[in-house]
Amino acid sequence: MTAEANPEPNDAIDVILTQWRRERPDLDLSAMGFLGRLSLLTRAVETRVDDMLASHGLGRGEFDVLAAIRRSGPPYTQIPSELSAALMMSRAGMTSRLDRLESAGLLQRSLDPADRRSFRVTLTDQGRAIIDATLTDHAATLNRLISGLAPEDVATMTRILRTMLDTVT
Amino acid sequence: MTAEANPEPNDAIDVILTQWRRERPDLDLSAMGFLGRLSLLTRAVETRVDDMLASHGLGRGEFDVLAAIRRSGPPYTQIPSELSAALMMSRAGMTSRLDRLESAGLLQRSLDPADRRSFRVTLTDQGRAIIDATLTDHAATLNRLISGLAPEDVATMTRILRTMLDTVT
DNA sequence: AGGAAATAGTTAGCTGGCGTACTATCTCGG
DNA sequence: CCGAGATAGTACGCCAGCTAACTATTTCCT
Repeated sequence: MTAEANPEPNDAIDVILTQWRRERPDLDLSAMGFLGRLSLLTRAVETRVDDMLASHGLGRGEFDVLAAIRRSGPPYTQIPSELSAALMMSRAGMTSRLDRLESAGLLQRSLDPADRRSFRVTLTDQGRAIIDATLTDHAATLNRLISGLAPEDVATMTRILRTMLDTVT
Repeated sequence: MTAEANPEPNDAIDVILTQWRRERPDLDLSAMGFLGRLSLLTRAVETRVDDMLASHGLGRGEFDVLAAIRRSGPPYTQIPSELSAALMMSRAGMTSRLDRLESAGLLQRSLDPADRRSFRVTLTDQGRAIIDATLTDHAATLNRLISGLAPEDVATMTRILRTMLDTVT
């Protein structure tokens, strides 16, 4: 009596699962419904967040960089290679994000006295102001997205997601 | 007593939440941990799936197209604009996916007798063979990813995700 | 019937990632 | 103490998506 055994479609994923059951009855679809919905939901959340960020003039990539620097605390300084590792992206991609943010005046590169291969990246006052305002909006946006959920459901999801992340990563 | 109130970090998200609590104690972080883990997990799943698809010579975009045609059943024919709508992408992007798949010999474009603006897109035998083999692997890969979960957790997640998709979409 | 508006597909140009290759610098073992 | 190898950042070229603009065709309204 799994959820996937329900023969009547209620959403787009149910329709897809019904098709697969007809076309490929040999497949075990247990995970597909769950992970398909996970993927759809993440996509929907990202769309909402991107819209919110756009209203502050930021793309998600830029926001992630500013947020990572901001949450490191004063003096709001980080090193490019640490940022690229923290955000799970290539150093080349980080170079171009930093270029954009620097020419937008939201951060500054300066020499790293301890390592002449490297740089320090510091928020400007304007960058600090923008990320702080955006973060307020961001937290509110995320809270709105889960406002339809019972608090115990949020706790349950968090517990299961934590388990899965342990397993998968 | 929410999960986020736990003061000791256990994973990367906990570390981030701890930083935010110190730097921005005014923010309500209830949703951030939950949705952050959702995003990380989706990313991890997609990485695994992409690796599996690469071993069959497919990218995720191409796989999605072949799968959408395959699950429509015989005669394995769909129309580009329907595909782009079903996969939530631009028609221009679909044109280029179809170009790639057609020159790889996995599908064929033919004229739509009912509408001369449009085309029919049909799997070739080779395309059918490749998507069927890949799907078997895909279902197995997904099932492996959730194998660490208790069956009731899968059911719970599915229920909550369904609710959230209803709310958010 | 006929013209306005909608729709299907493509092309062109943009964007933000990626991997690779390169230079400069640091680290460490012998 | 010095040379091999690791590491930091960047430039370059590629790729897969997007939007906008365009042509051809269909649909719809009066």
